[in-house]
Amino acid sequence: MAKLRNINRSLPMQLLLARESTMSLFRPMLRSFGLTDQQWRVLRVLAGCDDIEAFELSQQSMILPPSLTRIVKNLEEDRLVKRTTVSEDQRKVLITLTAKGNRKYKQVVPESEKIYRSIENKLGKRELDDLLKQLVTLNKSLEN
Amino acid sequence: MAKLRNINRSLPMQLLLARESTMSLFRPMLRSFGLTDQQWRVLRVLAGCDDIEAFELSQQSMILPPSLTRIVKNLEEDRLVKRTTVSEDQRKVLITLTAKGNRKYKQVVPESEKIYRSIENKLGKRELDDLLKQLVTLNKSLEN
DNA sequence: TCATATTACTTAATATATTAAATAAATCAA
DNA sequence: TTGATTTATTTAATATATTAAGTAATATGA
Repeated sequence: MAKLRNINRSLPMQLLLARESTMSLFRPMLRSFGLTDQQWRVLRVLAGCDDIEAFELSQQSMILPPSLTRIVKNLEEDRLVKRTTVSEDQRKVLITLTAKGNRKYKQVVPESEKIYRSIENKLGKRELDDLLKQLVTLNKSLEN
Repeated sequence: MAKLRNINRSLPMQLLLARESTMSLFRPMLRSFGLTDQQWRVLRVLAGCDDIEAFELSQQSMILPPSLTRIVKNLEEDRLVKRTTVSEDQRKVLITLTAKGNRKYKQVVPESEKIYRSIENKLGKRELDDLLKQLVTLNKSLEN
């Protein structure tokens, strides 16, 4: 009978475990700022540009459009982001960080970097860099 | 001002992207068998043992207990798994694969391995093995 | 120009994730 | 033994993921 590879040899499972091991270090910090993982992903993309179209934000934050619609709505209710429509193409929506959103972002950054450095210390800087390189290679190999 | 690392240098983001790139190759196949990602994780754990307690299944499938409750309920409605209580400790629940569940499992295995080999081909067997080793190392380094 | 197709986003429906609280059975301590 | 605690699982509430369908604005072609 055909047998399935062990979990230790399964790339999807090891990636899931790695993602979980890693995020579990950031999650308590993000929650202490009242942010979900996904809200933080959105804020960090927005902090890197003046404004951005919904589709582009979806790509960069790796959140599918239907989820993004609600996440942005919630962030808007919290006054962390603002939505405007583009007059040249009224189908499009531009999203920007508010001043409040920018303050929140600036509060989180140093805490996030602190955790990142602790990961570097646990794994070793060279190993971490190497792993990142291999992940980038994998992502390039698999992208359509 | 403190700046956040670029996404290309963010381990959590690269892991998320890698997990997505990888699962997107398996997902259509799993859906064609009427299975969600998580249902398949449960079936594959169950196929590796006679029966298993809910807590242990939760650990091995990397699904939190509240989610597992519903997933097992759905799988039970599809007659792919069976639940029984342990007489010595009536808090515990034992979950087992049904004959139907086992047939489904056996149908999926070769298709899954086929996709896995295509990933090996795209990335290279050596690179894939190396990446897996580094992920296992990361997971050990970060586990509490 | 006008019907058709495409694009950008939203809504809907179902499944899962996360956190907290609830429940019930088992264990422990006085 | 009984009241308090712990353990194993479930329920609840809110947030997100996934897929399909819907809507409105724009582009395209005869």
